[in-house]
Amino acid sequence: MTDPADSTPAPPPPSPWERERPARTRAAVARTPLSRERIVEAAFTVLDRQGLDGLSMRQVAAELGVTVSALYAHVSSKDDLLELMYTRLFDGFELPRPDPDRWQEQVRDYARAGRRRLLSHRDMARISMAHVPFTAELLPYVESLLAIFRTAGLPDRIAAEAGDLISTYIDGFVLEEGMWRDRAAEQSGEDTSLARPDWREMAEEMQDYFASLPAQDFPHLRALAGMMVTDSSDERFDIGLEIILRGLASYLPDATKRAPSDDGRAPDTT
Amino acid sequence: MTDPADSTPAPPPPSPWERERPARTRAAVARTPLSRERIVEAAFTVLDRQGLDGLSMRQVAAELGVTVSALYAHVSSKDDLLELMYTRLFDGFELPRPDPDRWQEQVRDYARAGRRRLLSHRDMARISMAHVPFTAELLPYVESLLAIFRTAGLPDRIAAEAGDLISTYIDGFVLEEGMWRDRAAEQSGEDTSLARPDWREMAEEMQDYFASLPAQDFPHLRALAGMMVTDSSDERFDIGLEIILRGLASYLPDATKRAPSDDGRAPDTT
DNA sequence: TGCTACGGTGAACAGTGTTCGCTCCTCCGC
DNA sequence: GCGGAGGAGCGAACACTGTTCACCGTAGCA
Repeated sequence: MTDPADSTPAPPPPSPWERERPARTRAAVARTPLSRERIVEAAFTVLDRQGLDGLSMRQVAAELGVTVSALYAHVSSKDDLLELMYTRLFDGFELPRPDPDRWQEQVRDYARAGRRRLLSHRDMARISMAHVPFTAELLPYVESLLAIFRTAGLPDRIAAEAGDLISTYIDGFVLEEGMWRDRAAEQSGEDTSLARPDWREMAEEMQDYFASLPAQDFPHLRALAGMMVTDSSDERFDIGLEIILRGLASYLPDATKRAPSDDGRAPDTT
Repeated sequence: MTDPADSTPAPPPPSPWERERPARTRAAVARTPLSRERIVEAAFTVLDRQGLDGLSMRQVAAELGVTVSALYAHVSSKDDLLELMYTRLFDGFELPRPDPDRWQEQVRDYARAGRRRLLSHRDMARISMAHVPFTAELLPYVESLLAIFRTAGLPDRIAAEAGDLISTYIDGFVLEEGMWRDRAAEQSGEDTSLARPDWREMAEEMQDYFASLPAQDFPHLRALAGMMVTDSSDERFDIGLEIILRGLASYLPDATKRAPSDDGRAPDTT
C-alpha cells in the first residue's frame, strides 16, 4: 500500500497517457473498487499461502491493500466469506446428462472431479466439510447427481442417501489427505514450500511403525501396513469409490447382471 | 484405561471426615490437585454447554476455578487437549471377537456404537473429523475393525480401505446431523436449551422449500424432498451403512451367496 | 527452623472477528 | 462552475483468543 502498483500482482498498468487517476491524496492507490469477487480471490490467495488457520480477515485485507473494516462493506462476516469460497468451488463444474448405461462412470467422473477441485486449494476440504450444498446456486449440482442415481434405476431411498454418501466420502477422503500432508510438512520443514518430498518419507515411517507393532496383538494392522498408508492416494480413492458403487449397484432391479465387476474399469483386488 | 473401575466418573466423594484441606487463603477452593483427567472432564462440560466454538482454555479454567496458565502445566496446548478428548471418546468401546459369519452385524454394531458416542457430546464429530486414530492407545480399535473385515474374507486392499471408509462415513454423517441441529437452533432460539422442537419444524421447512422448486429444473430433488431431510436420522444412517456393507460383501469370494439381502436385517427399499 | 520444589497466579503479548464514528473523494443536480 | 450528498475506505476500539513467563505461597523434607 506504500506505493502505487505494489501489493497486488496485476494492477492497472501505469499507462503514462491519461495522467488522470491522480493517485489519491490518501495512501490508497487508485484501483478497481473492491468487490465481493476481488475479496474472494484474495482470500484464496491467502488460503493457499497460509492455510485455513492463517486465513484471517486482516490477512485478506492486507492482501488487497485495504483495511479490515472495508471488507465488511461487501461481506457480512468471515463465515459469509467462507461460504462464498465454498460456492466458488463449484464454478464451471460440468453437469453430465444422465445416462443409465454409464451411470457408474458418470459418478466416478463426478467424484474425481470433486476431489480434484478440493485439492486445488489448500485446506479446501475443511471448508467444504463445514458446508452443505443446499443454497440456491448449488442445488443444480445435487440435482444432477440425484438425476444420475434415479435414472439409473436406484430406489428413491437409496438415491437420496447416495448423494450424501459420496459427497461425504469425497470431502472426508481429501480432508484426510490434507491431514497427512500437513503432518508431514510440520514434521520436517516449518515452511511448506520446501517440505515437498517428506510426504513419501512419512509414509515409509508410518509403515515401519505399523510393521514394528507386536505381531500377536496387531496381526491385521501389520498385514495391511503397506496399504493403509501409500503415496498413491489416487488408487485408494478409487477403491473406496468402487466399494460404494458396488453397494449402490446391488440395489438395481436387475442386480444380477452387473453385480460384481462388469464394466471393465473396476480395479482388480490382487 | 482398562481399569476395572471406569475411568473417572467417580471423583473422591466429599468425605465429611477429615476437615483438613483448610481451604487455602487464596480464592482457590481446596480441591483435588488438577490432573489431566479433571481438565478433560471440565472441557467436556464446557463443550456440551457452549459448543466447540465456545470451548476456550479460559472457559475450561473457569470451570475448574483456576487460571488459564495452570492448565498448561498439564496440557501442552489446546490441540493436545482436543486430542485427549478425542481419545477419551473410545474409552470402554468394546472390541468384538471377529466372527466371519456375523461380520456384517459386527460392523453395524461398531458403526452404530461409534455414532452413539459421537452424539453423546455436542460438536464431537467436528473434533473427531480432525483426528486420525493412529495414536498408540487407539490402534487396538482400528486393529479390531480390520480384523472383522479380514477374517470375513475381504481382499486386503478392500479391507484396508473399508476401515477408512466407514470411519469417514460415521464422522461425516454425525457432523452433518450436528449442522442441521445447529442451524435449527440458531434459527429460532438463541439459547439452545429451549429450541428443541424446532428441529422438526426446520425439516418441514426444508421439505417445503424443495417441493417449491421449479418442477422442470429440479424433478429429482422434488421427488426426493421427503427423504433428503427427515427427522429419523437413524434410518438414514442405516441405509448409508447398508450401501457400504453391500459394496464390501460384493468382494467376498463367494459373493453369490450373500450378495443382495440375506441376513434379514437389511432395510427394505420401498 | 530453614529450605527447596512445585502448583498455581496474574499480567502480558500478539493475534482474532466485528463495530463505529469520521474523513475524504466522487459524482450529481443546480 | 459550484455546492451538496452519498458512500467507500480508514483507524481506533472492544471483547475475545492461545500461549508464555516472572513471581509467590504453601507443603513437605532435612
